[in-house]
Amino acid sequence: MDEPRRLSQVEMRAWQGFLVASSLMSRRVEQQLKSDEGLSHPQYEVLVRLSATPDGELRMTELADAVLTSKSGLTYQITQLEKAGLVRRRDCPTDVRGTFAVLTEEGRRALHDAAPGHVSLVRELFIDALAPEQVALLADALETVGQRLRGDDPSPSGPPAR
Amino acid sequence: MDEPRRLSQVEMRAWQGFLVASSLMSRRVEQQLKSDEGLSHPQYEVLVRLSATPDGELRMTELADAVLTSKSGLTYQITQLEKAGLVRRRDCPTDVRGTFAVLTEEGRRALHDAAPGHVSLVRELFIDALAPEQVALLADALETVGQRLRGDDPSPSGPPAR
DNA sequence: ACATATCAATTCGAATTTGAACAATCAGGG
DNA sequence: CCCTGATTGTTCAAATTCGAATTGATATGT
Repeated sequence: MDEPRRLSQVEMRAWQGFLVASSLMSRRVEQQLKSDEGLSHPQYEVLVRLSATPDGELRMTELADAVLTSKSGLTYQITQLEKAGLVRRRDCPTDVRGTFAVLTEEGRRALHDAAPGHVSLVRELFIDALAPEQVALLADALETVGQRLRGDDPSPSGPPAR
Repeated sequence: MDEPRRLSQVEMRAWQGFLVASSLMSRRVEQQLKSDEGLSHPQYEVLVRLSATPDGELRMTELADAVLTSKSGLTYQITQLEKAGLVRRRDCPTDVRGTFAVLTEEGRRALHDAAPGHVSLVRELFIDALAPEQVALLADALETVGQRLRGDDPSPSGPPAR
């Protein structure tokens, strides 16, 4: 029916910029965390999420959702983190199927050690590259995009067509 | 020496938003291209880059740089695309070491077929989620970040410290 | 011409990711 | 109580990624 409109020049710049920034940023963060504390970015994210809860624990599925990975992907990462002693598994008392991932003391320390370098890098490459107003605008824009991507969106594609 | 400043609330929102948008967007695009035309996103990017040249060909290293992947990663993808008949390799006449990746007619058609759906998706999830001014601001901000990430940057981290 | 450093592309192994299939369990309605 | 359908986490195979090492070839300086 409708031929999709090509992207305008600005639109193209925005999209390309997004792809480039995503790609390069991701690699930089990955390298830094790895050489700094031996963590992958996904693993770092897991530790962050766990440490943000009162008990330092979260159900596998919740955690998978939080860090935007597949369930099988999380299973793998938790296994890795368990080997490293940064996280342990705990059976859920009320649901035999369930499993908690629990942050260990060592995990807390690893996160504590890794965080400063990580934050510095994010600052250096991302935040400090921009003027404060730009940061604010980015925050708004990217959150809006995120909402649409998540589906919690007031108007996924305009008012219902018919 | 210097304790890195924690991220402020906006800074956090911007960074988190960036991570979330990157992650979700990437998966959506991947799925769409795959189910639509059987291409991965990296493969699509390769085709785009090749089609943008006059002769539809590019040296392996140049192409790797253009699509922001490692040389070995590109070798792999070109092999895949060659199997699919969308690209072929051509030895460089002036440098025995060199190889060109050349877009085939079939490759051109595949790109032509895949492009509309891809553009629609990008529009739907990214561009159309935002007001035109937001798109323009995003373009500027992300390009700035990209420059810093690439290293072509007027002030990587302030004036030389000593 | 020659030694040395750089470069192009590939190969290799290790790590990681995803979706599908699976096994076990839970929840709700009749 | 029991049946059906959803949920939980894991396992598995396939695909992909990266970096280090490799093989040749090219460029540079003397």
